[in-house]
Amino acid sequence: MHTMRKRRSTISDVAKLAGVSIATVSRVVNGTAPVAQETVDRVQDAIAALGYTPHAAARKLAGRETGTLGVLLPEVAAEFFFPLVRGIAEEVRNAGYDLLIHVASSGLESSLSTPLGEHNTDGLLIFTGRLTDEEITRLYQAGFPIVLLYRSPPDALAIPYVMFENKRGARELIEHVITVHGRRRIAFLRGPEGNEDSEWRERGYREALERHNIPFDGDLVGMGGFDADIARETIESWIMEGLDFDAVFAGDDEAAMGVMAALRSAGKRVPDDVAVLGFDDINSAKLMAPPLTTVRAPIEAAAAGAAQALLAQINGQQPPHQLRYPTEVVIRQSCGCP
Amino acid sequence: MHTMRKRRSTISDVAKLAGVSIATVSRVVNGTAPVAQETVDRVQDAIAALGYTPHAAARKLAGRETGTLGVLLPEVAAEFFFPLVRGIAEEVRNAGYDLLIHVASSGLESSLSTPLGEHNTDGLLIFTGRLTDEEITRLYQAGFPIVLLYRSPPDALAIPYVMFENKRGARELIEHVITVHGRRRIAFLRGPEGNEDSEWRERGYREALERHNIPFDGDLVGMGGFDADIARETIESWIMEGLDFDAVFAGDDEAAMGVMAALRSAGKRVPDDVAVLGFDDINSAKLMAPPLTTVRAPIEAAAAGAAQALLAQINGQQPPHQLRYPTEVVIRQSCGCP
DNA sequence: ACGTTTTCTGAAAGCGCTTTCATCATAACA
DNA sequence: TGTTATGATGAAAGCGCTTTCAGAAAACGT
Repeated sequence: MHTMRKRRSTISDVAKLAGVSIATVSRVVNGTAPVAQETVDRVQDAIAALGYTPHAAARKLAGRETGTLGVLLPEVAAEFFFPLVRGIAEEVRNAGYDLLIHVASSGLESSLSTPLGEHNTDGLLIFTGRLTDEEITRLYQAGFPIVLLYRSPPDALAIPYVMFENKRGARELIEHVITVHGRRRIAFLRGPEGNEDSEWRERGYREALERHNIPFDGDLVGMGGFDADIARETIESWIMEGLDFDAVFAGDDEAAMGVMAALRSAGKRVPDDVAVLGFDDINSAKLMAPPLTTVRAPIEAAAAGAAQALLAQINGQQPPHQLRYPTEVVIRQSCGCP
Repeated sequence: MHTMRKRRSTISDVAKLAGVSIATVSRVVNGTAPVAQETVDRVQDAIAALGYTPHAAARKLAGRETGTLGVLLPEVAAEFFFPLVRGIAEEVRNAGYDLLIHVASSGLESSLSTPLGEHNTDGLLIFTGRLTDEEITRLYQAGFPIVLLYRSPPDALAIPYVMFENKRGARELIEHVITVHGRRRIAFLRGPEGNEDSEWRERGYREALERHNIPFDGDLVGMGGFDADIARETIESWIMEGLDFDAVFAGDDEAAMGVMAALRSAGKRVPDDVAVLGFDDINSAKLMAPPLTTVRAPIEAAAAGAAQALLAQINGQQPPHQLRYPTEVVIRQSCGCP
C-alpha cells in the first residue's frame, strides 16, 4: 500500500466552492476587510467542507513576514534549557508566531550549513556562542532583528541582549558561606569556555574573596562546564590530589549535582566537610540531598523578556539595549544552614 | 535611530550582477543541472558580493516540500525531553531538514490555533496526547506523514509509532526488589493521565506482583505525573496518612527524585526503609543520593528511529508500523543493592 | 563534413497567497 | 433627487523561487 496523498485544497478550491473570488476568501480568513455576513458563512462552510488550511509558505511569500522566530541553541543539554524555551515559546505563541528551534550539532557546520538565516525567520534569539561574531555582525548590519541570550554583542554593537546579575548574585552567595559559615577555602568551577555568565560569576566570586581578604588561589579554580559529569570529574581528581577545600561554588546547579555526587562517593559530608553552592535554582535544586543553596535566576522571565524584545524590534519599536534580570540568593542546606 | 532594513537581495539581483538568468542562478545554487564552470564562478562571486541567501518560503512554494519537519511536544517539562530532541534534531539535520518545534501551551488552544498543520511541515513527530485522536486521524487520512512518539495510533490506524518495552522493563525491575530485596509493599506512581508508557509500566508492575503472589493493593497506587513535585506530594501525604510501604516504583526518574526528597525529609532512609525505583535512566539518575536503580530506555535512539521513520515515509518508503525499543534494568543503590 | 548527442542557458509558467486598484451597489447626505 | 461616502467584491499583479520546454552551442561519431 502506498501512501496516496490527497492534493491539499487551496484557496481557489474554497473560492470555487463558495462561489466567490480568492480575494474574498483571503479576506474572511484574515479578517482584513469587511465581507458580507452571508458571504462569510458561505466561505466558512466551504473551508470546513474542504478542510482547508492556508499554506504557510505561500502566505509568507505573499506577505512580507515569515511568521516564525528562530532560536539558536547550543548542543541541547541543560535542564536550564527548559524554562528558557518555555518562556520564549509562550511569548512567541501569544504573538502569533511560530518557533523554529535550531540545535547546534557538534559545531562542525558552523557557518557551512547555517540553514536558518535571515530568511526562514523574522528574527533570531541567539543563545551563547552559537554564531560567530562575524555572522552576528553581518545580521545586525543587514538590519535583521536579533536578540542575544546571555552574551553581550561583539564590538559593542547595539544589539539587545539579556543578562542576569551574575556578579552580584555570585558575590552574595560566596559572602554568605564566608561570613555565616566561615569557609575560606572556596573553590570555583568555571562554565564552558567563553561563557559570559561564567565570567561574571567568577568575578563575583573573586570580589567576595577580596572583600574578606581571602587571597585568590588559582588551584581552587577548575572546570565545571556547567555539566554534572565534568564537575564530578574535576572534584574527583582534586580529592585524589588531596587538594584542600571547604566549599565549592559549582558555577551552576547541574555542576553542583555532580560535585555532590563526587563528594558523597569520596565519603565527604555536605555541608559539614564541604559546602556546595550552585547557580540558577533549577527545579531539582530543592530536591538534592541536601537541598542546594544557590542563586535564583529568573530564566523563564528573562527568556520571555528576550522574546518580547525581539518582537518589539520586528514591529519597528526600539527595544532596550540591555535587559538585566536580578538574581537572588536562595539559602537551603548545602551551605551549612539548618 | 530606526532600524533601516536593507532590502534583501533576491535571485534576480544575483542574476543581474552575474549577467545570467535566474534559472541559471537557481541551478548553481541547487546543483540541479550542469552549468559551465565559468558561469558557476561568476554566479558564486555575485552571490558572495550580495550576501545572497535563498528565501525559504519562496523555495517551498515553488518546490513541493517545505523542508521542515515538526515536533509536537507537551508542555515542556521533563529532562527526558533532551535526549529526545537531540536524537530527533540530529537525524533531521543530517537529512537536510529543519526542525520546527511546537510546544503546547496549556492545551486551551487544542484545535483552535494549531498553527502547525500539514502546511508548515513535510511531516510531524507527535508526542503523546498533544493532538486529539480526530486530528491525528484526519492527518493520517490526508496521507500526511506522521510518526507517533510513545503512543499508539487511534483506531488501530497504520501510523508508525515508537515505544519502549515498558512492561517488560517494569516487570523485571519490580521482580528485582521482590526477589532480591524481599519487598512486598511496593507502591506505584502513575504518570500523566492517559500516558501509555505509564499504562504499560503499570501492567509490568502488576505482572510482577502476580508472579510472586503479592495481591494488588489499590492504596499503593498514586499520582506521580512523571513529575518530581507531584510525586513528592503524593509520598508526603501517604506518610502523613501512615500508609505502609517498603518500596516505590515512581513511574519515571523525575518522579523518583521527588519521592526521594519526600522520604528524606520525613526521615525515612533510602533504601533501608523504602526502596526507590525509577524508569528512563536520565542523566541525573546516577547522581542521586543514593544513585537510582532504574530501567534504561534508549530515548535518544528511539527518537532518532522515529525521525528516520518519518523521513522514510516522506520519501515514499514504507516505514515499520511499530518501532519497539528494548529496555534494560540498571541496578544502582536505591533498591538496596550495595 | 554533416547528422546526432550532449551541454549549457534563457523564457516563461506557475506554487498559493496577500493586496492594491477598480467596480458596483447601496446607504447617507445635502 | 443628485451627489458622495461606504460596503462588498473581483481582477490582476506580484512575492522569490523551481522547473519544464526549447533553442543555441559545442562535442561526438562515422
